[in-house]
Amino acid sequence: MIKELEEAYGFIFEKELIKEITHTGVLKFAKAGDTIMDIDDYIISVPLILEGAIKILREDDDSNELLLYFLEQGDTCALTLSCCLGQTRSEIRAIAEKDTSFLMVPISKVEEWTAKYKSWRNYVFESYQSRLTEMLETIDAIAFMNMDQRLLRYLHDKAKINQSEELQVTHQQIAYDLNTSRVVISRLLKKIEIEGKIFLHRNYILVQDL
Amino acid sequence: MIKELEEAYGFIFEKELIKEITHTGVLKFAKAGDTIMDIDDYIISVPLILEGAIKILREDDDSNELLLYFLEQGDTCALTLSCCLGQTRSEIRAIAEKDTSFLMVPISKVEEWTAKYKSWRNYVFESYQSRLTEMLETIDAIAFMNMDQRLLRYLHDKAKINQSEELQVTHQQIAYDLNTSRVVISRLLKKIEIEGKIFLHRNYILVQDL
DNA sequence: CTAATAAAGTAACAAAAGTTACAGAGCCTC
DNA sequence: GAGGCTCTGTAACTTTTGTTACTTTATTAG
Repeated sequence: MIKELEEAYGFIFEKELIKEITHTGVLKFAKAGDTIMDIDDYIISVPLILEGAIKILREDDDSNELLLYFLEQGDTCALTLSCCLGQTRSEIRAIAEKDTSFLMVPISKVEEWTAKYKSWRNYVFESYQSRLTEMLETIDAIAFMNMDQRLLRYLHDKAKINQSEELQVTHQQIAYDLNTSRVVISRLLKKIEIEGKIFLHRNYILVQDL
Repeated sequence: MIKELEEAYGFIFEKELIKEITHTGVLKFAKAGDTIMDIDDYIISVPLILEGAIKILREDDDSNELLLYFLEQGDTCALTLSCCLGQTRSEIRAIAEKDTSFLMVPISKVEEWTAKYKSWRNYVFESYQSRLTEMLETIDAIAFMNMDQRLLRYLHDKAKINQSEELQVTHQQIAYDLNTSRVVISRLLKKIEIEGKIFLHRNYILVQDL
């Protein structure tokens, strides 16, 4: 596990810290499409992604939802934390985008290590930073862009995170992620296909050049 | 300054920390409407609000803008930081909502104190938490709500932050904050007035019950 | 008081997005 | 290959939001 941890986390944590993480962290796996939940004794915890990718969604009371961002190797997500702590009913969902392995670490440790390890401190700060930036980019998208632009951005991000031009996704799933309706997505995808940027198939989309 | 600091920051920082803050921090003032900039030698710094309120806006390249949230007494804003550090051209703007006094503290100290003081560590974590939560609420608004609901939310928040039912604001300013056009806002405000929730006047709006 | 200016009201229209309804295409199972 | 299921295509229509253009009202400067 130490090797995976060092591989996933580009910069080197102090050896002692690595030991603490491997000692405290609980290794978990999720298959593509699985909802990731924060269960058992690690009720309030933070994931450290070792391999794979996770998508983070916002949900409202009427079960509308919106893709916020993806997490990949080396990332952690302060939001799961933020969301667990807050009493607000409003929810965040995490779904494995690919087969994913990750470590769950309890919040208490996150705080403790912040005092003890400079590398951890930097890491946590940078994570917060990244998440905030990604949230801002999501806000830019929904506030300033039309649906056609948002859709292109979505296809682009999805191709990147999956390192593949073949996106295994239905129009309905895209519609969920962008909080719109399937018909709207089909309409816009067709337009993009006519522009020669993608090829549409049943259950998958071939991305040409976006 | 120590008194203001302790007044503004409900929970008590360690005495030593208070000393450090008052020693390092630069006290600043902004009048309502002033743009707050991070100038002189504190190029990358974080504001601690002592009194008043500040609104934080997101701006895109075409000078569209969108209100993200308000900061008030006791708040700090990780975003100014996030924004300064990132090389992205995309901008955050901070404008004094009322006459405001605040302390500017350089980022280096923020990190340093995180290691030294538990109270500061908690404070910074909670701040990040709050900002993330507010960003999520903003996302909820623009992703899941129609403009009429967003407008009601805006009026509500604005009345609350200014502790007044008399909102000194023009339709055009609201339109800027919500990234829409003046005509749209006028139209919806009129509708809300007819419903008896507000009274419209030149340059101000009287909030009745929202 | 008058002219100039900024703010607000309103109509008419355009564009974007959401909705409903249905047809057809691909795929699986029996 | 018949029936059933999911996914996609598309038309027709509604709603929401954005745009343009012009009028009216309030406020200020001269």
